Amino acid sequence: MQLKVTTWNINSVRLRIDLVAKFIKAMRPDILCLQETKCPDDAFPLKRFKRLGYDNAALNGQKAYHGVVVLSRLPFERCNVQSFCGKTDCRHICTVFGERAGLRDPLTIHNFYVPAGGDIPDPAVNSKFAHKMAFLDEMRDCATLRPAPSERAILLGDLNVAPLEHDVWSHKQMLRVVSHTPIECEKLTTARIAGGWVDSMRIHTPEPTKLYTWWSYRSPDWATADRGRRLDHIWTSPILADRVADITIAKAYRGAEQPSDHVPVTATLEL
DNA sequence: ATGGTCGGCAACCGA
Repeated sequence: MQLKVTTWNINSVRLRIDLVAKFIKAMRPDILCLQETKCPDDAFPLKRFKRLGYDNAALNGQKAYHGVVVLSRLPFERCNVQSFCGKTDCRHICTVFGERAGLRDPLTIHNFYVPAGGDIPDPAVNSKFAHKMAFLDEMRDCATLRPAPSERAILLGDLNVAPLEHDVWSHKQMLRVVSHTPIECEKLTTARIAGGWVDSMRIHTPEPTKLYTWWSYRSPDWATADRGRRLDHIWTSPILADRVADITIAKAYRGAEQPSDHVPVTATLEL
């Protein structure tokens, strides 16, 4: 069977619900993972998603800030939320799909929203950067993020780091900019390797091809300047690595009216 | 080298 899984930092799901609906009708993902929903669970537009075919939802939202959700056409077996850095700031949710979804072998999906880290890349003077470093270290050390080699698992989301040279428009000019400093790139890559995860976007499109999923709101002519970053990622466990038939970065959604600054990334799996 | 823009929610914080 074919399974489409999308990750998208939507930057307010209520403001952009019509844009999400448009994307759903065009791409028809089976599982839609959103970040920065900025929506408490009791205010989440569940009815709208039900009408769009997503009867199943795992919510981890809060008022005004952060928030992650998994919406699915297929029922899941269970979901859980992990807290990082001793905070309850809604940056992770996990769903496990199995027999109810018609899967013989279970499939675990971790949806993450890693802290952005503020402007100054120095943990001594910027507590937001210190939080980001601690969060990445916890991801590295987290036992539940280390699937067995034979286990089917996906870790995706807005990881807020562009780890490779060609994940940014200018490696040299970005070296001191939060999201591409050497310590962040190293910590994200170390966390990925520690869990045995495969960077499926880069398997599909190796360097030196540029890959971006985010373009700043501060650039009025974002498309011409094209100074993007690859902040959103889809990692798979080793056994799923060669089951990714396609990766689509829907860049056109950055050009929508009232866009998110992130665009959807969709992996098509052959299970 | 600097400042540039968003969203939430009602003054700034976070990105």
